[in-house]
Amino acid sequence: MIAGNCKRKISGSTIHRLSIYYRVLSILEKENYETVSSKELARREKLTPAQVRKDLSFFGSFGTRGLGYPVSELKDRIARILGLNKIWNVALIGVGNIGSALVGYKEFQRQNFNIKVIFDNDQRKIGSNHKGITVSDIKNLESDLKANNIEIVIVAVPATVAQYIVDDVVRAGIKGILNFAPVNLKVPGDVFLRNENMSMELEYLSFALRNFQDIPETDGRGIS
Amino acid sequence: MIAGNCKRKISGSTIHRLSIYYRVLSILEKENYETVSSKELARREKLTPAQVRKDLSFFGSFGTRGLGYPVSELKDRIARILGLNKIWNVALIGVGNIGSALVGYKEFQRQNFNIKVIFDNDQRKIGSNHKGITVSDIKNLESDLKANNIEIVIVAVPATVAQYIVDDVVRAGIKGILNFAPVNLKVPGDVFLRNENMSMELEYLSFALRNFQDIPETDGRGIS
DNA sequence: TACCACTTGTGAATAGATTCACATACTCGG
DNA sequence: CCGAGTATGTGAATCTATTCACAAGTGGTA
Repeated sequence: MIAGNCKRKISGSTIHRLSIYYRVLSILEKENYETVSSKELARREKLTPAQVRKDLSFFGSFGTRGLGYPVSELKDRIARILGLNKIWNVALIGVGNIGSALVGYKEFQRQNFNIKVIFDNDQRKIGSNHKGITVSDIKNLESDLKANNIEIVIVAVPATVAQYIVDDVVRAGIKGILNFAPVNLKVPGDVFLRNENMSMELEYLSFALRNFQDIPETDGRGIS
Repeated sequence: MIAGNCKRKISGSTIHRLSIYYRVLSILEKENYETVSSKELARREKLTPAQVRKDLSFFGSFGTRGLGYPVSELKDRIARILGLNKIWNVALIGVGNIGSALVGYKEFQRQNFNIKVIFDNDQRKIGSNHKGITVSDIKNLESDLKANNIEIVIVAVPATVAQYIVDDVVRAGIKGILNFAPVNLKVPGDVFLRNENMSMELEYLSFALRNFQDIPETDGRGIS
């Protein structure tokens, strides 16, 4: 739960759905749609029209009754709400499996997240080149973060060292951290931390398959 | 929301928290703790003790009043609930950026998710070796999935082709799919689909930073 | 202009998740 | 074996999120 200079508190789910709307609107824009109704928007993402309207209403009135929402304009509005109308300077720490993948992940670029610096502590990796970016020594973390005006840091280091790294990152004044290490990190209250735990969704599937497989027939909502 | 052969409907959040408890319990076990209280479990993951107890109570009574929960036993119970007490046969489709990273991601192994087969449609990749696994031709999808008793498929292909791939996967009888492509896939009601969208958490950070940065002082819950 | 078909925006109602609060039950030291 | 201390398990209360339902506004048509 989060709230800013807007009138209401906004839930995390609403923010995630804004991301989704943004993606769909980008597609609709490419397909040359001028307007789109909450009904159509909902249909495309398996949501309800009411939810779409409610989510948007937290931020203003973007639609026209009887007609729907103007695709391009709404897309731009959501971009501004999400902060995607600016380029974010991002640093990546850890050039292992995941780290290397993220450097080349085009979706980040597309959404204006620009990975400007990469750090590692492995001498063999420092100085090497990944997609045009030279790997820096983690020892220069603070100075390099500042020199590059980094605003968001992605942590892709082993779980065992993640907390130490994050402490340094926080000390360098960074307020936004995306953590890929499967560990619960401690950060001060004014730092935003999000976790990306790739096992967790597999575990969810495991749970679902384990509990539903071979269960004769339900209404799809379980036996209860 | 989901329910199986247990008595109540279980929310997705509860399942995700079970994953978290499992991780903490693994650590506690290594640290040779015999028992742990809901209070301590909560403290370690910034949850409330009541939430921990409520989550667990959906599945049974695992604790001892006055003492807490037996670490090893609870860990095993949760493993069984989540279905982590068996090895899952997993296939990966798409050996690009993300795909290659996932093949080498040790956390999956540790949680008993065993990537047995890898597919791609690129002739240059087919036949090549990734961490001991030979890349198969996507043309043999159905037969190779069956031959390897695959239960879960990870989709790491471009968004534009993801739906076609998933259609084939579903046709092959797979009931659990983890999708990394940033697109909303359609699957039949008896197939479990989870999405891992790595941009989404960055967008969340972007929103948070955009809306809070430089806002004088609040109680951390926003102005409203 | 008058009407119809359509869709938004939003209070009110409902459903769902979290937290509270306490009866219950166990441990441990003496 | 007792009493103090501790921690579970859970119904009730609260808080949050979603859905309903409809008044109000718009575009198109004649």
